[in-house]
Amino acid sequence: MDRLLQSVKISINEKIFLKDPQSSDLGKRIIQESILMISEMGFESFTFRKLGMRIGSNESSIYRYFENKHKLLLYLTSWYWGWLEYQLVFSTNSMADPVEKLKKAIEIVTRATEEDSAFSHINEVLLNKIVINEYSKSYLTKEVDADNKDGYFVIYKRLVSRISQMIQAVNPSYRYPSSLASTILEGSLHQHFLKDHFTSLTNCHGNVAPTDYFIDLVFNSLNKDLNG
Amino acid sequence: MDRLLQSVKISINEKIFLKDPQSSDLGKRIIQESILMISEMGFESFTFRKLGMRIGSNESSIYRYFENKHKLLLYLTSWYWGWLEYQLVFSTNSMADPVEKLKKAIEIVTRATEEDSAFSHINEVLLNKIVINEYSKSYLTKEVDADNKDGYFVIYKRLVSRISQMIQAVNPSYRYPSSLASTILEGSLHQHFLKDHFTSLTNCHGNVAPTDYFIDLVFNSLNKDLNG
DNA sequence: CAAATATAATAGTATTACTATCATATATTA
DNA sequence: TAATATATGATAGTAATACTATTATATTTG
Repeated sequence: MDRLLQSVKISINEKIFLKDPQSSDLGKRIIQESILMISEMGFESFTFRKLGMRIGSNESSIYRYFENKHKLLLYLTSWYWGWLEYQLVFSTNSMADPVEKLKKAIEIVTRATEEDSAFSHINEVLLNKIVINEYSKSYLTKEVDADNKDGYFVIYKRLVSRISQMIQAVNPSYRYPSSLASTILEGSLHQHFLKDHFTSLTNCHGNVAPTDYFIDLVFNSLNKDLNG
Repeated sequence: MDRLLQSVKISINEKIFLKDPQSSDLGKRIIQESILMISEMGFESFTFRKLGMRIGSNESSIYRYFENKHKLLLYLTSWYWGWLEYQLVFSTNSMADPVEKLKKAIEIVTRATEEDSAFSHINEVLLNKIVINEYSKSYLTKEVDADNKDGYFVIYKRLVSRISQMIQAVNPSYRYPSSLASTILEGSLHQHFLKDHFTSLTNCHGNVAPTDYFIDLVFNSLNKDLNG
């Protein structure tokens, strides 16, 4: 990614953590290693005790940063969506043509993730894997409404809203801009998952990317022929 | 639903259970009450111990039917998809026009669930709520590939495949029939969830149903104008 | 009626998800 | 430089979870 990003910090709702993990060395190790561990063993098997052993620190010290592992997941996924949002805004900001702009936006949010050297303690490729496999668990809980009220999903909602607005800019009379925007984000995670585990349920594979599918889907819905 | 269904039994992969819950009174109570409890308290808080207390039975007896609660969830969701599949096949079987047929199929799989008197111990409305809130947890695990190999998702896959075929019948040159079919099923659950918890992320609400959105989405993708 | 089967009761285990307390190391400031 | 604040570590403890094992008691079936 661009060098300009080097000075950027993804800012996350302070209620998610007890102590900002970006503020200390231990905090950064918690983030760095939790990404590795959750992508390795899955969120269910991951515990603060295991994380402590791995980073040579104590369970109780980790609890001083996050109330529980659910909050840590909210932190990681918020960071991911914030990072995507930054790329989206950065890349589409100067674009004038709404069709090209939306196309670019879809490309950014549906493509396979590449490493970003701007954040050395975060492995974005593995974090993307975590988002694909675990994101829905962060909101499919009995506490969604309370968590939503506490603002734990603001970044994600803002991202959907931005895409929704881009959709409206292309076709103001389209009736489902928010539903289509949420379908792109959530559906993209799902297609990436299917191509890894249920190949018969998707047409995405080596040569066909989820991006191709969603660009086709969106512009057909908006009745815009892309090349003509 | 139709009286014909009265004699129908949804058949589920025998590897999912240790003893068929449809074969005994206790088994049926396990199914009946687990649906009530999981929809009330969520899958995370639900335990066999609590279920035992509620049905006046013993934890250990429930373990003779299901290895663990994950298997029970697989059972419940498989039953749900089998029930939906039955309705799909039953309702579209005699239809000749591929467009009308696909439209009917989308209606069936995306509509809000209504009670079905044919299965007295199963509350389909609450089961649908469980599928919306918990289904993804049944496959977003480290064991997906093994579970898939064991055939725990066959009914769901068959349902996606049926819809995919209907899509191909409408437009044989459409390039993403499987992705679109999986988007309809998974996306429908998601839109129903959003309308209950994240209203700003969807255009579905009282007057606009997910069905309306998906019919528009699908037929635009297939370049078929519905009325003309 | 005997034998098989289903269910219930009880107990026990390792692990999880914490909370609490106290000790020690390091950094800040008076 | 000493006093103090802050961060981290070590240890212990608790209630609940997710089981397994064993034994007892009903109930069904041959």
